[in-house]
Amino acid sequence: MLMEINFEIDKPIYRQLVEQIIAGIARKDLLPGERLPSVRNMAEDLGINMHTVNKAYQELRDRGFILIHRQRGVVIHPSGAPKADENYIAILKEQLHPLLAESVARNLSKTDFEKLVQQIYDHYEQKEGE
Amino acid sequence: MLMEINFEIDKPIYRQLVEQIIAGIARKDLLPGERLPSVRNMAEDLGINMHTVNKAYQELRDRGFILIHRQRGVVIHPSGAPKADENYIAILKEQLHPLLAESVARNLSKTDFEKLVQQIYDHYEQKEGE
Amino acid sequence: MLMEINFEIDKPIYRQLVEQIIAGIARKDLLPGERLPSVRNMAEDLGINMHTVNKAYQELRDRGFILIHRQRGVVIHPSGAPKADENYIAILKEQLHPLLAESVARNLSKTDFEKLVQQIYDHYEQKEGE
Amino acid sequence: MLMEINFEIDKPIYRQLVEQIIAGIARKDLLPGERLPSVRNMAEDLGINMHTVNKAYQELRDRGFILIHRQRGVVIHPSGAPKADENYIAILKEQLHPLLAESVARNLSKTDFEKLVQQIYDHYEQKEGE
DNA sequence: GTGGTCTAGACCACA
DNA sequence: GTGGTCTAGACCACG
Repeated sequence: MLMEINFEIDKPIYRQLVEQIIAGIARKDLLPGERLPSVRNMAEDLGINMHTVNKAYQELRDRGFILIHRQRGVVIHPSGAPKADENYIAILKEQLHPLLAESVARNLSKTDFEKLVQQIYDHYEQKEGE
Repeated sequence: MLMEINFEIDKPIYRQLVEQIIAGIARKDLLPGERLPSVRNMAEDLGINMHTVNKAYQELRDRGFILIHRQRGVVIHPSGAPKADENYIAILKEQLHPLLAESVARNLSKTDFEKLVQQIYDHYEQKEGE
Repeated sequence: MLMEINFEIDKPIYRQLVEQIIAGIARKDLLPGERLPSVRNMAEDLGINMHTVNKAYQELRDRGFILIHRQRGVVIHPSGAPKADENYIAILKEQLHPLLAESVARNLSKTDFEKLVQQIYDHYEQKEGE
Repeated sequence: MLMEINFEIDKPIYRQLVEQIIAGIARKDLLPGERLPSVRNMAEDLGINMHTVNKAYQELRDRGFILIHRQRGVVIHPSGAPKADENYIAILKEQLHPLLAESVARNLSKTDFEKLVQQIYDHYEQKEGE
């Protein structure tokens, strides 16, 4: 799977990596049990430091998206991504709040907002019918 | 309007301030032309540094939410909040992407996601019928 | 509070630090809200690297023992240490298992084992009567 | 005796093996003089590397739990497991310290802790009355 | 001055 | 060859 880092924006590299791997899981480009490159390989591929990749992997492990075997490397969690529990919903709501507040302030209609959501959902679930 | 700063979360204080003022505009607690406390007063009220308030005000001005007059102080932009132009939509999409990716990965249905959106919209538009 | 690192044993430094801070909380040497040295100061005091201290602090934060403010530094969690929930009990049991297995194999009586537990409990709760 | 390796947790495989054999001795599933599979067989059964089994056996021999004869293979030490001498007690205390510290910090009562100990003791001494 | 991020390079345990 | 740990030193955001 192709990972792309944008060095211009101020989003931390390890954060971009975390998001892209989760996006890969969402798009089913990365399947349960599938292997990810070793920290060193991934770092070399992206032209970044090993530790930066490691930080991303650690976070993904802590959040239940991947497993890290000391020897066998890193794999997408075989039992699939963690489910959307109450805890996650609460965090998600907190993240949505400021986005929606600004949309309301700018007079973006709920319909238009939901169109956006629809578009992005489609982007991730494009393989649904396969 | 009551501002509340949470010093325990890691979101920067100036960021919390920006978001709360935009939320105030969305909820129509802050109306076009309404005066905001001076940098000095706001800082005192919240027990934070003047520079922090200033940073928040600068950002709100740059984004078109407020006007800063040397004499008349700080006011909510009289012509209302900026509209949701293409540029804003693009930024919004970028912010939504990682949130939706994780939701899809975690198998949260679009319906459930939209319920969340509905809830938050209601929270900001509660005064609609008044 | 005095922290002591043993460079001879193979227990990672950051791990020793985590344990000593938890021990400090148990002994009430570190009270809720109390400040810990900055990563740099702690590192200098112990003659170790900043990042090692940071790794310990991160873990303590993730486990709910401390709060990290970007500017105000690090404090023992004001609401006290997290409680012993089911999750913790499960982990504790898993950690006790091999210890008890070996004790049983070596014919250490349960009474003797409990004497040990008693001793150590006393060590941590010595201030109870104050 | 059934050995089970968990490849997903981060405890080294050889360590899991050591602990399971000691647990087997504690439960009297493995009796003094009883033969253990050869390094080669054990490795094959578990689908792990010979070196890993060897490392586990070496440690068990060094700690007095098994004997390794060139001819007769590997046997549980005929004179039974080593006793709980001062040296062992000291090590045990060191291992218990951090566990108890966290329990105290988390406000787990000594009674509750001892209930846990009781449960685990029972688990290993279940055959006592047979 | 505080923690957050990133880099570079090293040694070790595990398998 | 894999991740884990540690060091050294740098720049940045925040307040």
